[in-house]
Formats: sequence, C-alpha cells, structure tokens
Amino acid sequence: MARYDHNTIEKRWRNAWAKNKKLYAAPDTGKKPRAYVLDMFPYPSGEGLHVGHTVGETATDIYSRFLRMNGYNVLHPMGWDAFGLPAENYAIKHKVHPAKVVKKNVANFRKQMDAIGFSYDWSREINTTDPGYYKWTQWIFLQMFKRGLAYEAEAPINFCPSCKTGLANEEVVDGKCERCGTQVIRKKIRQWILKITQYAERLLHDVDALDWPERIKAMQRNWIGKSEGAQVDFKLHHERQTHTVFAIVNEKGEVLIEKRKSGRFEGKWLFPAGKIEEDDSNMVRAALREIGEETSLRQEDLEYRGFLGHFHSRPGEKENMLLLVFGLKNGKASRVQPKTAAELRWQSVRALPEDHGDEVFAEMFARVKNHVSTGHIFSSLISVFTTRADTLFGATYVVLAPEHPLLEGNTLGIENVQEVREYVQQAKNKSEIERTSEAREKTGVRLKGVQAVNPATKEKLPMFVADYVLGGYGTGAIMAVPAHDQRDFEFAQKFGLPVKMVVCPNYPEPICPILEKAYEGAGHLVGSGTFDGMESEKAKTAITKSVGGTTTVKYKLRDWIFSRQRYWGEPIPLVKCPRCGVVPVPEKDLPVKLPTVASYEPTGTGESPLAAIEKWVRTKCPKCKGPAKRETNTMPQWAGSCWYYLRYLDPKNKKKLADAKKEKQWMPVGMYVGGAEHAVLHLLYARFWHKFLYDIGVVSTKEPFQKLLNQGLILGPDGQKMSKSRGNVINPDDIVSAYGADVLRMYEMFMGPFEDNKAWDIKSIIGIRRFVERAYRIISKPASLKKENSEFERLLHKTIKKVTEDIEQFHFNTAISAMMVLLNEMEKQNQLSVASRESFVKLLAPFAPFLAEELWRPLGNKKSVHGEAWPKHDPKLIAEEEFDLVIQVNGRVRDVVKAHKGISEQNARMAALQSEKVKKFTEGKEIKKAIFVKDRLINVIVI
RNA sequence: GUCGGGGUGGCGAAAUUGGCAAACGCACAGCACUUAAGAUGCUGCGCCGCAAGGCUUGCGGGUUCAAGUCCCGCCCCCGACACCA
Repeated sequence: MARYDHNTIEKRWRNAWAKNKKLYAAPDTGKKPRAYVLDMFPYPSGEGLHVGHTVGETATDIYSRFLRMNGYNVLHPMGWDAFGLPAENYAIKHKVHPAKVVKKNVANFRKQMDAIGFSYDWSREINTTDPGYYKWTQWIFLQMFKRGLAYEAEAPINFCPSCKTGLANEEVVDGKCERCGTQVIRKKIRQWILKITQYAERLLHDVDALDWPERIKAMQRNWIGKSEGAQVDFKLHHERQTHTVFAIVNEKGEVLIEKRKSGRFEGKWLFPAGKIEEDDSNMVRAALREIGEETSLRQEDLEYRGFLGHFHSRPGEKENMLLLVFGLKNGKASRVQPKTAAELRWQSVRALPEDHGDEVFAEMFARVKNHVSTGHIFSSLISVFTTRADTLFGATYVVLAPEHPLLEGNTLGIENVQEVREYVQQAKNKSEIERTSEAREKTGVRLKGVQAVNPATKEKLPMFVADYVLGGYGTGAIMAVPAHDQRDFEFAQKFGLPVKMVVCPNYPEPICPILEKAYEGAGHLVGSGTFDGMESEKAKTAITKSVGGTTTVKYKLRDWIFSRQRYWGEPIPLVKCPRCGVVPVPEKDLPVKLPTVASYEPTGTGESPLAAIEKWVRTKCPKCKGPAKRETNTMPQWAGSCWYYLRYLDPKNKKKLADAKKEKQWMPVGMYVGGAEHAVLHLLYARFWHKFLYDIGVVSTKEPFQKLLNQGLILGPDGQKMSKSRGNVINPDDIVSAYGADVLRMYEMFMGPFEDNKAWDIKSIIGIRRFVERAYRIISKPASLKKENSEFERLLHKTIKKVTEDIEQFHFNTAISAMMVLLNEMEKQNQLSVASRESFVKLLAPFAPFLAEELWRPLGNKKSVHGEAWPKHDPKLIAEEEFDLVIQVNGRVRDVVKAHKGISEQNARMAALQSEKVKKFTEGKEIKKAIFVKDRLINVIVI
C-alpha cells in the first residue's frame, strides 16, 4: 500500500473539483431547503492569508459541506472588500494603479483558498471595487441622501494625520486611528455624515432577538448607549451688564445677521445715537475684528453705518443694549448666506425695507427690543440632561461643556470672557487621549456675572465651564449634584462647592453620613421640600413634572462621519451647483467611476486627491445643466461591506442590487462567521443600511444576520497577536505543503473551542497528522467483512450522533476527538465492513475533504463523497442493554458494576450491598437509606 | 469604575447541564520492532502513598444523598467601553 502523500492526493482532487462546476454551486431554483452560510469577506492584502484568517473559513466550509450532505441547497460565497488604504498606499509608493494591486492580491488569496479546499460557489464572486458593484453602493447612498439621511457639515472631527483622512467615531480606538495606530487629532473638515442616530432605537431594540454572542450584543448596546432621563431648564440670572448688537446690512438694506456682544462697558461707551464715528471708536474696531473672526466676512468688506443707541432691555433692570449697524460694501452680499449664519448660531432677522433711514432703524430697534423681551436674543435658559432628576434639590452648581454653543462669542454675557476663552481653547486643543489619559484631575473656570436658578429651590447657583462635561452628549450642560455623583463630588471638593445630600440610603434614620465620596445609589428623599420621604425612583418623574421638565432619551451613538479624503474608495455621487446647491447624480448615470489619476497622494488639506483632477471634477449640473463640480470625497471602506451579502444573491443583476425573489429565498444569513473586532464597526453599519433598505422595500427582513459566531484569534507561537512587524506570522501555504491542507484544517479545528483564542503550536500538529495517516492506512486496508460486532456498531452510531451534533454547534474539537476514538477502535478490529468504512469517510469529509475523497473511490464509489448523504445514526443501535452502575457509599464512589438497563431500585440495592468493596464501608453500620438514579447510580447512606 | 467572557493535570482541552473529574490530543517514561536512529505499535501518565486509602476543578462559605456545574462573598486573568450626567 502506498504511503500517505498529501501533495499528490490534494493536487488530484483539487483539479477534479475545479472541473466539476456544479459540486458547490447554489442554484436559485429547486425544492431543497436553503441555507446561507457566510464568511466576513476579507480585505485582499498584499501579505496574503495567515493561519488566523483560515479558522473561520474552515469552520464555515465544514458547516457548508455538512449541510449539503444533509440535503440543503447551501449558498456559501466569497468575495473581496478591496477598497481601502493599504492598496492605495502601495499604489502611492510604487506608482501602480490600486486596481492592479487588488487584482494581483485577489489572485493570490484565491490560490491560497483553493489550496485549503474551500467549497465556495465562485460563480458568485464579488469585488467592492468593481464599478458594477459600487454602482449599487452609490445607489444606496443616493437613496439615503434623498430621504434626508445624509447631510453635509463642516464639523470638527477625528482626523488621522498619517492616513490623512477623517474618521468615524467607531474608527477611533483609545484616541488612536483604528487602522494605523496614529494619534488622532481634531480637525474641522467639510464632511458628509449619515444619520445613523435616527436608527438608534431600532438598532438597539432588535439586538435582543439576534442569535449572536452575548458579548457582541452587549458591545452594540453599550455603543448605542441609551439612557433615559429628564431634560430640565434652568433660568439664568444675569448680573448688571451691557449688551451690544451688531447688525450687518447688505446693499439692499437687509439685515443678514446680528449678534450680541457683552461685557462690562464703561460709561464712555454710552454714546447718544448716531454719535460714534468709525475713526474714534474702539468699539467699532472691536466689532469689526469680531465679525472678521466669526464669519467669512472680511473687515474690508464692511462699512460702519451707524449707532442705534442704548436702551434698557427690561424695565427696572440695568442691562444696556447697544446696536451697531454695519453695511456690506457693493457686490459682497452673496458671501453671507443666512444658512451660514444659522450654523454659527447667530440669529438671522428678516429683511428690512429698501430705504433704511432713521425710521427703518427705529423699526429694527423695535424688533430687537421685541426679541429681547421674548428671550430670543439673550439666552435666559439653559437646558440640562440628567438621569437623576430625583436629586434636583441637591444640585449646587451648573456646568457647561467647553463646546457649549452659549460659550461661543459669549452669548451668556459673562464677565471673565478672556479667562473662559482661554480655558475653552485649551480644552478644544486637547486630543481625546489627553482628555482621558490625564489623571482625571477636574479642571474648570467659573463663569462670572451669570448664575443659574435651580428650578426646584429657586437658589441662584454658580456656573462653570469644565471639560469633564462633554459637548457631544445630552445637552452639553449638567446640573451638578456633588452628593450623588462622583465626578461632581470631585469637582466640588476642588472648587469648595457645597455638597447637599438629598437621597438617604437609610431613611428614615435622619442621619445622613458625612460623605467621603458621592452616594450614587437609590434611597428616600430628604431636604427636598414636599418630596421628602419619597422613593428616589418615584421622585424622578415627580420632580421632573413639578419643574416643567420633560422625560427624554439620549444615546451615545453619534452620526456616522462618511467622507474620506482619499482616492481609493467609492466616489460620493453628488454634484455641487452654484445655482441649485447639492444635486444627486441621476441613477441612470451611475456608477460615478473613479478617474485615473497621476498621483494618489492624499493632500492632507481636507480635500481628496480627486479634487486635483479638473477634468473629472468639472461637470454639468444634472438639474440646470450649468457648470458644476463633483463631490470629491470618497466613501469609507465600510460602505461596500454594508450590503455585500445581498449582492451574492444576484451578483450580475444590472437593473437592481438584487432581485426581490432571490432576496426572499435566501435571506437572512443563517450563519455568519467573522472576527469580533467588527462588533461596532461593520456589524453596526451593516445593520443600519439593512434597516434602511428594509424601509425602502429593497429587502424583506429587518436584520441581515440572524446567527453570528466569532472565531477565536490564532496567536503567534509567542502568544502575541500575529503581525508582520512582530515576525510571527504563519502562512497556511507552508503548512499545506509540509503537512497537507486536510491536516491544517483539522488541526485548526482541534486546537480548542472555536470561539477561544489560541496560540499556534506547531508541535501539536503531529497528532492530527498521525490521525490522518492512520485513517488513510486503516480505511484503505483491503480485507473486508460484512458486519462488525454490535459493540463496534454501537460506537459507530454513537460517533455519528456525536459528530452530527457537534458540527451543528460548531464544536469541531470534540467532533474530531470522537472520530479519533472511533478510529482507534477501528484499528483494533481485524476487519472492517465497507459500510462502516463509508460512514467514517463521510464523517471525515467536511473536515478533510481531500483525504475523504481519496478514500471514498476505492470503496467502490464513482461520484464525489461531497455529494453523498450524511450518515444517520440508529437510536436503537445506540441503546445499550447494559450500563455501568455506579455504587456510592455516602456519596463516594466505591464500586462500578455492570447492570441491565431499567434495573429496579431493589435489584440495584442488592447488587450494591453484595459488592465486596462496598461491604468494607458498610460493615457494622446502619443503612439509613439509598438514593437511586435510574440507569445511573445508587448511593447508599450509612451511619 | 461599568458591561461581557473566563480560571480544571507539565501543555491544548473534555465533562450529556447536579450523578465515575481529567475523554481526545501534545509532551514525557517504559516496552516491542530496528545493527542503529527515525517512524510505527503497545503500556503507563492529576497529586500524596509500598498499599489500603486519602486529596484534587482560583479562594472562603452554603444548599444537596451527590457540586467543576446551583447560591452568597472574595481574589485573579482576558476582552469591550470608559468623566456618557
């Protein structure tokens, strides 16, 4: 008999299967039950697959082969997530088009996969960088845009200085770029943003019904971060101060924007109306400077029109208002658009009549006055979000985040503007990591001249700006309750603020402990007026109601920053027209193809390299046909993977992203396998897109992936994560050539539980190699008999049952060990029947497809084992007549005897007491009772 | 800190959900085969003990005839989030 030579065997069957196109194809027709088994498709990197990647793919391959043998029509496709930075960076360095790099890498990946014997239906192969594919990625984006789910904003976002692109929140890990590890900075860039927050509640709610690992579900819930609480308004109390309003008037006399400026003005500023002249007024200069800083207007474009005088905004209060009016010099009007003004949170006022003489100013004056009295100009309220409305009586100060809009340009009218500005600036300059890695020492600055009125106690509370309050969450402002919030407590300690306990854990004991830290638990209320004695949980709603607050829900989830300032991604299919604004590219003109460029180098200016390609950028407005420009940002790599599982269903469809009937037949994905690192990236984004597609009727299920499993990491032999830089990467090609693909597959499955991490240990692979060699030798022994003895038969059927159940549950390690046990027994048999050998080969087939095929044919079979029916166990054959009766005395095992199944308690007791070993322990003792567990054990209790 | 997952021989790990702890494999030791090495096969292999037997699933308690498994308290490791009000 020939020696087991994996190279010859595997080459033979690899070639044979390649010719048999139907073997692994998933037909769209037919009556077989369907199953969709999906791997997270890989990014085809230049390094190729390593043994860590192939764990998940091996598992889904085993599972798919198993299901096919069980009569399922199995959709098991593969494709390439090929947009993204590595190909682009390679292109920059070597001056090759990224598409060429991708092609080469894909070919290599394909070769590696074929070598391992994966049974993908390659007729459905997809590639996200294929224009025929990304046409539909762009199409989905357009549908979102049309429904108001995509918006443009110039916002400070996370920016990776190394990748030279903006990043989504989800792509920042510990303040570093998820991809390259570079420290992320804040940068203000024009961005397209997707309103994923609009789906927050549904994304959260539907997690419950998913058959996913608990840890991934928890991560998603956590990331969405729902909290229910109350929004409560605090009135502001201003100390004496003077406000100034700037107004900008265009040549038509329309007031475009206005702004209050405040500060303590000395008497010399209180000029009578019209008396200030440009030359001698510091105030005008200050105003000009301010406008220049805060708007896109330049000082040279403005001319001073006049001064409207001062007035008391409210009777009896000492607030003064000054109104300065600036005009725009000719031809500059279009530079300020009301929208811009609104974004800057400036108030826009409706147009004034053509003639702006004194009466006009008087009217404007009246309007401004009106605004003042209605609170539209001066902020008189501040909203806070709290989950502990029950502690409102204990709120002793109020804190604003440095990003709070009311601090911009000082709309609060505080006195120490300079000091506050400096603090705000400092906070904004801090990178994420600085704000978190510092020892968390609380910092902040008191806002002088303004106080917040506690709506419950009517006390005037000091206000602060402090960076422990986050601008992006809630309202960006909090009521601080130092007695019941540790962070507030720390801040209060540092700034010497009162700590007022209002929730007592040991009510009605009147004594509340002197706090060393905040008491954050529940209890009964004290010091809370009419609410005293109420349970804190109840008090939440009661107090909220009493102060006119509203119960609200807040989420941590932020909208998805969707623009990338890079070349190698899907162009965002929008056109910017000076007349029509942002216009979507008509669907018939999709895809908007990436142009060929000379340099892929990112600009780092917040513009994509596409912006430099005049020919591509310049286009016609689809609406008015006038000259317009293309959007030059590209989509993030996640875009293509948000819906790829749908394209496999109908990869060549030119009219739709997938045919509705096919979608219904295959979806949802029944088994999805991939790395846990995508917990809040791909898996959240894809769910979001899927729900959107559900809403517009493109898909029929609310969720894309019903069952999800994460393969464990394969660590390098050093126990470290495999990476090129560590030099601990194991290439599957090397293992395939040295040990064989079957050995690699089985070893990876045998190393430990599928979802556990494990270190690669080449020493142990020999065990699997021995198993494979023995299987080869034992099964191909020519001598044969009709039927084995019943004990062997029982083991065979037990093994069939065990392997079947284990594959269903992805317990591949124990399935393999069961096959080992069976093989050990087969070896002991002098002869084996063809039937039992066939059964063994079938069990082996999903795990070691090459070997199984090699062994299958000499047993007298012409067709592939991979098209065969999975063996079934016979429950009757498994049922044993005898079992090992465990005999315990006082709960300790003293003997084990053979007994017939169904033995009565009486007989079991007799058998137990007859045992010599048992007698030793019962001699001279009183038998109190015996516990009998049917077909298992008897436990004799003696005293 | 919060959430999630864990802690079992020298190592990777099993244990039908409360019923013989350590299946299967690696490593190791002995034996057989061999001139020899390797490969292969057989035997042994949690700890203490010559043995009878005793002890053993991170630690401490509890429930039970019986606990790796259930309950209470604690320690440690891994992962995620992290000043989210």
